[in-house]
Amino acid sequence: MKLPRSFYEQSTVDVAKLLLGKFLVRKHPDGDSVGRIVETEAYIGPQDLACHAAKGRTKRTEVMFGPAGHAYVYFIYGMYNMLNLVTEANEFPAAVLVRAVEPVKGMELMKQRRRNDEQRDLASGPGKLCQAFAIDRSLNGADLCAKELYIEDCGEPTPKILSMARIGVDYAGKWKDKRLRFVVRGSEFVSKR
DNA sequence: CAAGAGATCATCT
DNA sequence: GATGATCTCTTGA
Repeated sequence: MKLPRSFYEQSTVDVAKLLLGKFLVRKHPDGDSVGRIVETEAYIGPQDLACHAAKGRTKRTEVMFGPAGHAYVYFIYGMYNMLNLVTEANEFPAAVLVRAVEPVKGMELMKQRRRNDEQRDLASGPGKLCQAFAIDRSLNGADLCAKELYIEDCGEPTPKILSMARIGVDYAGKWKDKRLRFVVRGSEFVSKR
């Protein structure tokens, strides 16, 4: 069953945790891709110095200020896209970064796009994931309650969760050490293995 | 195996 | 003009 908008309207930390064990579905003319989410990070509002919205409302962060249940996709380091799911109330800028999935379906296509045959390296990181799933800025603002990109609940109970500090946010002062990164305990498919 | 650098460009100052 | 919610490859022990 496809997750409804109300799922994304919960607190960002709850959404980040509840996403673990859910399935990311990407419909594409070349074929569909599905992955089981094993790693997420929460970025919570204007106070969170690691959150892009802490720098204010701009053209880039606009989507985060909008209603929950939309994709926030941005381009970084000159070559990578990052996939986020907008959470919480309209006008409150928050999102969950989807950092890694366990490939479930469409592996051949992922291997092609990634130019890598290692199952574990197909989507074990936010940049790799977007490459494997052909996610780029054309999906920025996409409605997760529509057809091309959404999350599916297959009835799997939420797995055992490990929480730790977020990656790559050393500049975020007191926010850099907050344990807002969540991974499925024991998964082979998380980043920074 | 760990550490470091280079790639490469949209966004904001 | 600087920098970043990363990845890959090279280097050296």
